[in-house]
Amino acid sequence: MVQEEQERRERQGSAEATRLALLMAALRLFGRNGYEATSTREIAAEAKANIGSIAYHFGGKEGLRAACAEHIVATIKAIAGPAVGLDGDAPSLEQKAAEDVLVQGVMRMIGFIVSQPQAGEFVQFVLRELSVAGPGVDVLYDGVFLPVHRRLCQLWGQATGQDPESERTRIAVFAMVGQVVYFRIGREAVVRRMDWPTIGPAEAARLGAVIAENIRAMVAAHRETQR
Amino acid sequence: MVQEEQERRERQGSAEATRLALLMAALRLFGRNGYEATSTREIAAEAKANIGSIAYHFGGKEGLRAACAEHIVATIKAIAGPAVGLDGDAPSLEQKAAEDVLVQGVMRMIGFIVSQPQAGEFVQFVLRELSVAGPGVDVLYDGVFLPVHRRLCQLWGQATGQDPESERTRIAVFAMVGQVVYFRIGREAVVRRMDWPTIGPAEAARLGAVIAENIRAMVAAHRETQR
DNA sequence: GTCTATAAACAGATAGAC
DNA sequence: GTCTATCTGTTTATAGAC
Repeated sequence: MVQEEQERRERQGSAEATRLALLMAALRLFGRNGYEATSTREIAAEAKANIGSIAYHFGGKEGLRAACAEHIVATIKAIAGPAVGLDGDAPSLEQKAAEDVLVQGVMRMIGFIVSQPQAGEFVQFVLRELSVAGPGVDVLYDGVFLPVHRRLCQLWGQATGQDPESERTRIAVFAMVGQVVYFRIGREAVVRRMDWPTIGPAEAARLGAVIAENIRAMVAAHRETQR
Repeated sequence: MVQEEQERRERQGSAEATRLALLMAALRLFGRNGYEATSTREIAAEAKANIGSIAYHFGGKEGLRAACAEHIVATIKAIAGPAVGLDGDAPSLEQKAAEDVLVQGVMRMIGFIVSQPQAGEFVQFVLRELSVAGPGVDVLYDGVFLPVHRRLCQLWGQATGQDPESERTRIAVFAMVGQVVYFRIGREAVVRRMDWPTIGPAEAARLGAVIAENIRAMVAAHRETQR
């Protein structure tokens, strides 16, 4: 009886482990090479699991794709949510303070998105899913894009003194985000043009410095104009 | 004799036509859905040609991919090259004039990249090829990215009075480009967040206005700082 | 040059032993 | 839950008729 239960727990524990290994392998490979370019056999090999297990745990390749999207959303909710006030209960800030929080947040984004290799693969998964409007775009939009963008708009509004949900603010925030993510999308072009061997934390900091400067300039400009 | 030659020319003419039809179909489908997600059968169907013709004209699917990259480079060289002075023989401009040329150029880029549906597919092909560092990334980098980025750095340098090839300038120009291309990559998120049915010329103009504002602010900031 | 038929490899899904 | 073997469909590439 007791032994049986222990066995069951062990099996469940290692089952969870297999599930997670498959999920991480899929996230990595889907992100790096794309969904269609990745075979279930590759995923199983990368996760050191067998091919059948993906059908067992996720129902199939498509199920794995959906699980990846959900996992990313859950991670964002758990990590970034409370850390940067993604839930809407963030305190109101004075202009200069809001600008600082905005710049600090974007610089953290740069470090995370651009220089962390594994993070980059997750980001690429998201951007790829977005660019083909694949399944999972709904959950990713509602769980990642919308809350992050809303929060940035809030900060932008407090920093510039403008309506945080105005068309102009929403566009400006998209442009700001674009400055950051392009360094991931265009990574290959960046390393060639910058003549860097890779983009590590040191290089990311150099990018962050310029982007911070840009954001402060943009905020200042939007603060002046009355619309 | 004469008849034979005419036949040959006709065959060659229609051969060129099939070749081009295949090329355009591939560019469209690769751009929209990705290389691996696109089958040669789809391409042949879209081009109203048969499957064998792609092997005949391009040697295979990979050859078609390479031909797409080369075609884009040739197009850029032919169109954008002389129009915006991509060849390095552009005149030196006074600060304010350079800023205007820069802003005008970027706004044209916005209209082209974001609102033209067929152009968008080409852009997506390029960005996708770049993001996986696939074959053709060499020819695309040398033929598109490098000349465009160099030219923008030139203009940026003239507008800000800074070294056009300094690290800071190169990064700033990447950031500027990122503002633009993100509206293509993140198109799906943009239309949802902006609550636009699509991004047509009217919406592109609204984006362009904000981006132009941003660029002017960035240029002004970089002009002030001495480094 | 075009088109069809087919080969050879590979995909994802599944059944069933353990 | 894991793992193997296998089924079924699809892929690209190719050979050869026209």
